[in-house]
Amino acid sequence: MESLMSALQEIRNRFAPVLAGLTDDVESSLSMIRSSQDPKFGDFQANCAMPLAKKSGVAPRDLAQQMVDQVQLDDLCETVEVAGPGFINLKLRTDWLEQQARRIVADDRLGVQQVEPKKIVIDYSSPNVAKPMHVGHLRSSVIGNCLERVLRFLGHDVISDNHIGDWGTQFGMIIYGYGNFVDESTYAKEPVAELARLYRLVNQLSDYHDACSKQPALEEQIRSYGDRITGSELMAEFENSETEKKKKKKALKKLRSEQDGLRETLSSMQSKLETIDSDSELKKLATAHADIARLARLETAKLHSGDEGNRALWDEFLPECLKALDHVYEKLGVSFDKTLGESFYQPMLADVVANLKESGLATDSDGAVCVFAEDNAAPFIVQKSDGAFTYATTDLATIRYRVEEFGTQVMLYVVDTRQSEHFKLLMDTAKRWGYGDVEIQHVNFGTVLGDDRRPFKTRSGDTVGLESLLDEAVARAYKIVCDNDDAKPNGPELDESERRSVGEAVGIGGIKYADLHHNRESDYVFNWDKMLAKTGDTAAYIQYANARINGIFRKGDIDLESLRSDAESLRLEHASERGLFQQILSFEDALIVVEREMRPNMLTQFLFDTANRLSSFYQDCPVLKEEDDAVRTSRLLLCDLTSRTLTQGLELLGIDAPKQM
RNA sequence: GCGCCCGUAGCUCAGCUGGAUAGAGCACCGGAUUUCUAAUCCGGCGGUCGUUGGUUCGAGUCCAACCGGGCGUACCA
Repeated sequence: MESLMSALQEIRNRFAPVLAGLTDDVESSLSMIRSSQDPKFGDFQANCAMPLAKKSGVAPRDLAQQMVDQVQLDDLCETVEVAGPGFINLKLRTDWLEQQARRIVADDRLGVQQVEPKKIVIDYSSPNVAKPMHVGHLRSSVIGNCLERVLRFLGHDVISDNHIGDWGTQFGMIIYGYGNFVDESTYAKEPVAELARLYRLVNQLSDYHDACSKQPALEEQIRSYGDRITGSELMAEFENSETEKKKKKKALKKLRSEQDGLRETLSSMQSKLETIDSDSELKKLATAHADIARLARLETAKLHSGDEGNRALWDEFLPECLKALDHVYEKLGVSFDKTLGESFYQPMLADVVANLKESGLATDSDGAVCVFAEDNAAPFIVQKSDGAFTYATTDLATIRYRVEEFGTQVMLYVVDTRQSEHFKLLMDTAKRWGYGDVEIQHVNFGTVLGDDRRPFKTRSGDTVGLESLLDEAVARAYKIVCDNDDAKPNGPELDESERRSVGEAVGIGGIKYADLHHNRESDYVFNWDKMLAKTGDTAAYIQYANARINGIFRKGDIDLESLRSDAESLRLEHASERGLFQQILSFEDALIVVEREMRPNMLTQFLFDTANRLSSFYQDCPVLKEEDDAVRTSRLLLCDLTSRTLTQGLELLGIDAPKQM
């Protein structure tokens, strides 16, 4: 029996033998077969005749015609035509589509084939524990989780790993805070909240002293920039050569922007100073703990060198910190197969450095142990001059562990694009260290911006806490759900607990969808109104489309099991029916592109298109009201397929699909 | 200074290894409803794809230069 596959895959399979006789690089020609962007050209188009013709010296249209004569498409396509300079336009036969549709009814994978499985580790989210998660962790968590789901659905053997920062300087701060400022009764009741408070307090006090000592120098620096700017202005003014003048103006602009940067730093310092100076309690603490930064670092160093007391505190704090993280992940609907953080790799680091040195990869430089890459000026520092290891060391240990322990073939890092250089060096070093067979990819992503196009911050300039962000999304969505339910023509349909659960699906779904539907490499502007809008390209629109279908089933009291056994009734007569099913049949194509490009937005686009087609179908084709039983059954089957596709697709995004809303 | 990224409609963004007349959402204008849930559908308005050259049968997509913006650049992770 023929295997079930998307129309595009099927067409490519038919073209493959023909192309094999024309070129060595069949793959690249096959990739030039795609769906038509304009329906008047049919359903699919093959664009490969033109480039092939150029190589062979044949007229493009003639070569296209030759391909059309050879390719076996009779059962698949209604028309196959050569058009324009040498395009081949294909229109699918409706009976073929119907046949596929009937088969997909019985396929729990909705026609998506399993791929050749690879062992993949996907590393995402990776927050520092003991610090509250903030909006910066959103993209990694959401994109990483989506890719994990898609890769697994396609058939890969996936391990998700949350590489938490559980061994860093923040623990020295907490330990210091615990020793000096802890409120025992709060700690007993709410350890996580108290630890977070201690972290913030120590951070605040240490920033205060830092600001105190650096402020005068910074002010001086800004003044000196001012002088240089004035000087440069004069120089530029009296410059005769146009090109020189331009250069000077450019340099001047750079000076100004650097000065602005310093001013910003200064004003943030000043506000930190003011916060403490204006609060006599804090001021007292600050005075009493003048050396706090150094002492906190000392606590970290003690922890790292095996101090028993600090180790005991770490053992006590960590489970609480993990609980706090889990709390956020639960709200977000994200979970991991492994949570192997920095502390897990800590015992292996000395050996990594020794090994790198032995193999001649790492050398001493200015007291630090570094690996230098040929085409990169900055080194990869695996051990600092004070003897401490860095995240570079940990990352190398992690690669070794993942390869040796899991047999990993592909390693994905879903991490901010600003760390590109680190990953470039990591990959380079790993390759030379003997891990050239592992495919390591930095799945980078852009920054979440506020309305001011600066990185998203609260009004007071703090980072936005992730948990409160999620709560706000749910609260806003809940209100929208209630308003909408109250406004229904036949009265409200949802009880309180349903409203809550729909609110959660729409709120969390909205936030995730807004993130996923952008190209991951772009920065994007965070906007509540857009992500929860009742109209447009949002999670709610897709969820709503699905809920309407389920409304039909509910109202018609449809038994889906027996409906599906009636698959032979499925027909695609109306253009909206045909269009809808053709869209469903391309689910596999969308997922393949998501995998190839690591881009979830190709899946959101697919789902938005699907929901759009469904809405058109819903408008054009009555289902329950249809009097002809056969047509009615056929449309119900199509509804069922659509709902399953939408639900599955949303699940791959990590978004719930309520049956009623 | 060096390196990386970006510039597409009034706004926010897509554009899938170059393909036919550049798309969507929002906003704006007009139409459809005694709803199989209007959180909907249909239509309209709107772009010299930063600029200039180049490669190509064909360029938003590739190359070069320039203009404008962002990020990163040795002991933070």
